[in-house]
Amino acid sequence: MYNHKEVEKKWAKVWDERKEYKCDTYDFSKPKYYILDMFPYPSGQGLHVGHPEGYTATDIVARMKRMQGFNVLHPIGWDAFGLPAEQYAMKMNEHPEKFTLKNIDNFRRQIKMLGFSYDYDREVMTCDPKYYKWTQWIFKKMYDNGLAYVDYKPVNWCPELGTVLANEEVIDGKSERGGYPVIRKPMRQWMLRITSYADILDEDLKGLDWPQSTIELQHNWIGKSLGTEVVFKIGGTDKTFKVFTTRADTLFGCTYCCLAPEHPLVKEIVSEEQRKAVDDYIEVVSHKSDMERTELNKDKSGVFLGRYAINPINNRRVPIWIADYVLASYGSGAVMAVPAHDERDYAFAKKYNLEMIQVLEGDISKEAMTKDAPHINSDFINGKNIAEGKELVTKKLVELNAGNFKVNYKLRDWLFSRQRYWGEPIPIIEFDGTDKMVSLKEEELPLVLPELNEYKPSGTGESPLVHAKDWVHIKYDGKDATRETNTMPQWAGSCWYYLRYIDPHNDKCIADKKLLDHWLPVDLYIGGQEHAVLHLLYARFWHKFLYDQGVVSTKEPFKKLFHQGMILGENGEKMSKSRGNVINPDEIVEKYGADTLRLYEMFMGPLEASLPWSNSGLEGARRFIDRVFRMFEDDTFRAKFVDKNDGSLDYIYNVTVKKVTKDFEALQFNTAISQMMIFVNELYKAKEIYKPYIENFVKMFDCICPFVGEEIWHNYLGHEDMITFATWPTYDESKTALSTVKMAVQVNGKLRDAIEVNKDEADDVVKEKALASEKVQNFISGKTIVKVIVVKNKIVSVVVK
RNA sequence: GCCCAGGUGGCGGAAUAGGUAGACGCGCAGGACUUAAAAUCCUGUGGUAGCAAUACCAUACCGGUUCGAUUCCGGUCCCGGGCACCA
Repeated sequence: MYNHKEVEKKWAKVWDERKEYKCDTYDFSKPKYYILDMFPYPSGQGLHVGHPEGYTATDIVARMKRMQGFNVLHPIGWDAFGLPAEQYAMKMNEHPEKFTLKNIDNFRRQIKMLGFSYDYDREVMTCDPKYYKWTQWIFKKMYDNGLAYVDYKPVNWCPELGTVLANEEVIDGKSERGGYPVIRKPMRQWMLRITSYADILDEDLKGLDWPQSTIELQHNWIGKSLGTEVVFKIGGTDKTFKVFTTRADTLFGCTYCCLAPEHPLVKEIVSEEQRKAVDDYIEVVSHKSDMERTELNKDKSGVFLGRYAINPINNRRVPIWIADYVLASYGSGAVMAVPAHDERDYAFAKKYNLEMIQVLEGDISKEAMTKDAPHINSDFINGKNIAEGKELVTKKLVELNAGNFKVNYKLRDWLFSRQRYWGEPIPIIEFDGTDKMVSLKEEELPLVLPELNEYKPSGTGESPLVHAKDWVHIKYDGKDATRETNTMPQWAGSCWYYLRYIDPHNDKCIADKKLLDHWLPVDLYIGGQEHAVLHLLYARFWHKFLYDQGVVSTKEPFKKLFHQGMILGENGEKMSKSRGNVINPDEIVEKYGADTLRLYEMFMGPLEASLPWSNSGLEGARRFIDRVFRMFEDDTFRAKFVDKNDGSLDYIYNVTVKKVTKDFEALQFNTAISQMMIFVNELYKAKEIYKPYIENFVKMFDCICPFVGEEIWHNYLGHEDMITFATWPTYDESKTALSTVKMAVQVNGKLRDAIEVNKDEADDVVKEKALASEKVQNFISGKTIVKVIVVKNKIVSVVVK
């Protein structure tokens, strides 16, 4: 009987003491393989059963690659800055670091307990000054290159969390973390100019071996659109404004223009009669939170500015309105409205009884068109196709000096500052009484977080760091100066941690250039899909910046990406404390062993699928481990091992090696395990087992169940060396097929019989044999054979009339 | 509303350059071993009808292409994820 407690404890200790999985990154003699997990946020709850799913997958590949002769870099670390630690610190008035380090110890214990083959000498921790020195260094570089700037735009302010959130962190007007309401509020914030990388971030998605859905998500998030920027003159003034449109072909149908209420021209051009109405309207709109704006989605509103614009294509006078459905932050904050060809303009025009002109067939429902916009403008191209129309109009606009092709993005600059304590300080100093700012010099980094007596937010929206007066107010270059008190968001540290793993103790630079050149890009990156746009977009952005700076020499950080699915509770719902369906990995390991958990999670189904937990499935996994172990433990079974190959297992062995190798590579562990089970079933039936076959089986099995694997390797197969660098089995292709094949025989598409013939048998022979079958005869006698189709080694299809 | 990914036994899932649907596991049933039970080993297990041989039906639903469709095409329904006034 396999004693998991004893065996797992024993090998965990040996691996730890030997530093069994240490990677020499300077060894360039072997091909490299860099396999990365998304590092965990060390929460107070410890590991949940979802973590080991992705970690086991990478561990299997890492173990296989080592046996295949690769130099494998497989690290782990801790995403250690973050809100929960700060909230805990506030409540207990304890330093968040203390809490964080305690959690990390627990996570490390659990990860080691699960037998993951990480190089523990490469652990990084984002809250370590030795680490965040370089996070600050990258920020400084960005600032020095004009990519970081201060802005006072309205931001997503979450009163509950006492901080500002990035657009990506706001979901349905609520904070991503905690679900608290978020309102718009203008505040001084640090921004990163991710938009200047929008195009390349979009473009380079094409070459990535990533899940299609994630590429799609990022592509939509960046939201590139090609269109025309059209200049409208404002009647009675010498002013103009620009609108962005992807439908220049409908310009003849423009019957009014709309500016965003926040548009800077609004106050300048509003007519005296309309001034009061416009001011009142702006007042109302400015108090709306994002959530309210979203909820009021359908109900558009607006006010006439009392001014007219000139449509450059036909000099038509069209009224200018302001409306809440026009976003200040997209394009130029102004639109040309074509109610006949745009749903939103249509709804607005109907509400305020504005004119509609149809210039093309279609777009708005026919019923609405005939009722509300009956006339088709013959000025232009009735029914011309859109592409052609666009080109014609744009060309004409260029001639009139009133328009040009332009690209727009939905992507906004990244709101990078947080009013929190537990994050990287932003290494910027402002000279008092001026608005002059400087970044700290490289040798002044890291800028270490000061100790505080209290971690509560200041209430004014400023970071708790303002309480550290001595730290904030300093002399710099002999002048009175103030430190930036905002800190960086949690994403900062995770934007580049995969670089630090390559050379984690280097205090001269992020990592030795030689090593970066050799080890990048990451060959395989596995983690949850919830990071599809946030972390994965930000990390790509930083990587591209570092590429431009000559720090890294690949354009993309992660060559192949994969998302593991979620493990649901037994009831099929998401695991949560409130639902009472949480499975605790510590308990599973205690009762069934780490290998059982690993095997079960890999066998549940495809890695990317979200699947419900099943305790009986888990027991089945343990049963298989016992079944494997019994082959070695049982003396009568072990007596079947022989040194001479009688060939009886050649076929199943070679098929198994082939399938397992292929499936591991493709991350299809469920089918690889299934094949191993088939192999074991065959071994149970076998009279003799060629010893190298079972030895090679143990190597494959070891990747999934390393404790059992190592135990068998030493105690029953008598090896002195560890299994880690054993040689991965190869297979003989010629032995992966049998000499005879079973072929199905169909009559009129229905299966009637199966015949056994020699592999690659001549079609004539096969045909004859098929027709001779009694069962087939029952269905064809007395009928005319129209044709017989023979598909080699697969099927014979007889067509009769 | 738009974009993406899916819908296969009692359950998790296999199988798609179109070729014997249901591998493997779970569950269930039976047998061996045992005084007995557990564990283990072996066998069976999509549905309907039949003692059986066997026949018919079956991959969400409807239709198409084909000798042959879970796989390809068109339409419908349902579940999951993402976006949501982006002009």
